[in-house]
Amino acid sequence: MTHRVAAPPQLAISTVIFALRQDAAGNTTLMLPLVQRIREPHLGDWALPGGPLNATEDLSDAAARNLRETTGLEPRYLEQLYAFGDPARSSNEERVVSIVYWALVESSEADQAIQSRNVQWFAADCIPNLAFDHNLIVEYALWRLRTKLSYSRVAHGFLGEEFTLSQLREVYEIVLQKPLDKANFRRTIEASKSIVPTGQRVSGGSHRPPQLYTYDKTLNLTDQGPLTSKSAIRHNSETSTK
Amino acid sequence: MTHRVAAPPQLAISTVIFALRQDAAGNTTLMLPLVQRIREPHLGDWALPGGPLNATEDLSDAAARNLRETTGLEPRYLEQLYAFGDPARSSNEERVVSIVYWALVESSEADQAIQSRNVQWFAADCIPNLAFDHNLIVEYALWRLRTKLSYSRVAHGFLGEEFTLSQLREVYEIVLQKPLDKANFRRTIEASKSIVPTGQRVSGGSHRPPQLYTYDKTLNLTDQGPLTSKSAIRHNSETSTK
DNA sequence: ACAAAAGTGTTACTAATACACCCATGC
DNA sequence: GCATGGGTGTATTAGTAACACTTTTGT
Repeated sequence: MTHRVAAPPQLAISTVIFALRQDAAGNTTLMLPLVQRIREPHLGDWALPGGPLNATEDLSDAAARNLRETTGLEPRYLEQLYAFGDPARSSNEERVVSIVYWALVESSEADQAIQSRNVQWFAADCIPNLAFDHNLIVEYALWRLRTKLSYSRVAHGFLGEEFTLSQLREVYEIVLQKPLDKANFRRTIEASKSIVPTGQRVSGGSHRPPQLYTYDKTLNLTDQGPLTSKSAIRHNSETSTK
Repeated sequence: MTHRVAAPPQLAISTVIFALRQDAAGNTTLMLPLVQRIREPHLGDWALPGGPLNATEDLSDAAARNLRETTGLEPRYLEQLYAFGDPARSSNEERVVSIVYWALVESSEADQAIQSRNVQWFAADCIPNLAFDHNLIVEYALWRLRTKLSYSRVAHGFLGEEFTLSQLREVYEIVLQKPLDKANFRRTIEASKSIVPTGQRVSGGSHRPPQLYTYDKTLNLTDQGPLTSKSAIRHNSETSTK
């Protein structure tokens, strides 16, 4: 009625990137990088990193490229979040449908992420007013991360190859924002059989040296999309019947 | 290297529609409607109902339109499934990114769905070779339906406003393809507090007349996307603290 | 009375939780 | 020794699952 949109909807890829980093007070916090918009609409506002999809590029590759271009890092976990296509989500005439991914990057590397005036990291629970519907997107990504952490094995996306159970538990505690019983945590994780002890220990702390663990790579992650989920299910049913 | 794709990726919406219907043998089965392709590529092959996104139309509206156009029905449950964008998924030159939804329609209505030579219903566990990557999509939709049934309240998407516990259990048994203990099923569903007895009973069967139930509409469905999920979480936390 | 499905009760097993306690190391 | 975090044991509780049993209808 008011005005018609003639052009076909445009397609863009955006990525919500999570990492555990030191905030201003020195506490390790769940943070994500945002970029400042350099043109209208929403000029000057913070927004999710993103851009158009290259002609021969897969959707997940475009998301990984977003990640690389804004942080200089490689994703340790990457999953499609949702496609946002409300006609009213962009305020101007041209309609944009965004396919959004969410990613985890290794905490130790995240500290060395490239810095620039256009890119800034924000604590996940302290996000400013963003461009478009990006606040909604970040909230949903946060919900998905927290939900998935409790039933899946995504946590190691924040960690390196080898880690102690305390480090793993710390990831859970920071993301879920609540303390966890260390005894029960150990048993729950061990019962899931997703980790394997390397046999090595970490000395140097003024306490009993902890064991190092790796994730069992023969088990796939659950529900990382339609392509991997099937093989994960097959693998599980095979092992359980045997 | 071999050939370049210059045009921007096109956007399409497809929908996996589930209903419980009588199959050829007279058994109630999980089925879905497919349409026969009337042009290249994959001319003559069966494919998911779908088409382009109208300029001013929301993504879910386009999916509901797919559903209406192929079955003449309204969705009782509709949720985004995934965005498929592999550059190689379409065999010809022009690239199509499909945002796929999945839907449930009421079983009683599904029997009266419009019939045509181009639309045919197939049992979910007996799907022919489909066009493009549609077999993968159907498999993923099936996985999502079965997974979601076990922790969510989607089952009533197959049923009318009022139903008996046996009818509800039958839905679970058909979709999950395994028998369920009626006593435990009753207790599990009652414990979830998602259903409310209407006080009415169904007479006529040569057995004790069962109670009729409705779904509690004050509780939202979980994770029907980023828009509803937030309100569902808020509602739950409010009721639990009180 | 009998069949058939509704609905209840009981028991065993398994997973989640809380918390007390012991272990190994650096200082 | 003692502080610190690593790691174990145990009792309680809540949820799952298996299955025997009683209830109410139509024929």
